[in-house]
Amino acid sequence: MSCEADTTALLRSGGRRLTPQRQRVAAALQHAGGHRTVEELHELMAGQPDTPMALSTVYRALTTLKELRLVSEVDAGGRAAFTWVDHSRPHHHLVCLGCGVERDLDPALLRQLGSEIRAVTGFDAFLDHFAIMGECARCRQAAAQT
Amino acid sequence: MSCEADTTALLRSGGRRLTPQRQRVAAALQHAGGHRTVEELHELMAGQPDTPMALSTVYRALTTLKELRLVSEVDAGGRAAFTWVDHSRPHHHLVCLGCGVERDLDPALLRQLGSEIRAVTGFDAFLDHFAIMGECARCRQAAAQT
DNA sequence: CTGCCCTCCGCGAATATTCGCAATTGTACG
DNA sequence: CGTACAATTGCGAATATTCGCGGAGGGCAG
Repeated sequence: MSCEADTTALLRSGGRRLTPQRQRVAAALQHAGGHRTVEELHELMAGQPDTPMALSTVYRALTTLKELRLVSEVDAGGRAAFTWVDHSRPHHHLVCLGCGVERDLDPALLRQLGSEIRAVTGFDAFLDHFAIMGECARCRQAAAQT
Repeated sequence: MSCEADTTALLRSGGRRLTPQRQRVAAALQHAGGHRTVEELHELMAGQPDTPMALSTVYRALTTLKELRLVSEVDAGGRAAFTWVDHSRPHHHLVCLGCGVERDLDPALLRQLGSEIRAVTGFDAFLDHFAIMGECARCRQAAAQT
């Protein structure tokens, strides 16, 4: 897969090293899919025949991967959760602060925003995977009746 | 100030109570200005003649205020920092992941995004105070040369 | 005004996350 | 292929943050 080559190249960039631990964390997250907590990933790898990994190493690997924008971090009720970012399929979430429901948002809207920001400020906004807080129509109506 | 009246009304909404602790946390954050860590706020109030406040209470008050969108939370290198949100002057930040520089963004761009999201999905996006991660022009050039 | 209910607070314990340090081990280079 | 250097890991300790519980106190019905 090309993604592996990309990952390798990215991990090597900026004086970083391609270590088995980072590869394993990356692989585990890709394989598991969805949102995974640090604990889940750690246990997942504890089941592997390789040398067990320290929990702090998982944290550090995820931090590194996040800096490279290979994973994104979201808040899952008190503990951190991570997702593998598929750059070939950017998507965004609208999260309702009222009921917690999540729905996807048309990527086109944010793509346009990204272009505008770039045009106005020269800033390259990272909008591959983005969560916007808000309130859904249902909760808004419920709140209005209060 | 009207902000106090607003705060009071907001805090009373949804069956919530206006407690001295919440008022003190809100006041401390408004007075201190800028980004403050929980620890800072706690010490700030420890210097007051009133009854000392438990640290966990500061956390909980800030959580409540955040739910009411009176404060916003940002990540200040491992520990959480909070800012008082001035709804009369919405503003947004572009944060460069490379050099850490922050610059403001024209609110009009996001206001438009908010309208579009609302039109398309019925979702009411909260975009009063928003941070977008990215890379500034300078860092992008530097990275390209690597 | 009085009583009841439900939200909050303080406290201490449980979790989650980060840090410091010495030992390892990728990588670049000769 | 062997060496040198700096990034990384493991481990345990230090921090940061959340939770659960019992007791108070605010606010509304009667």
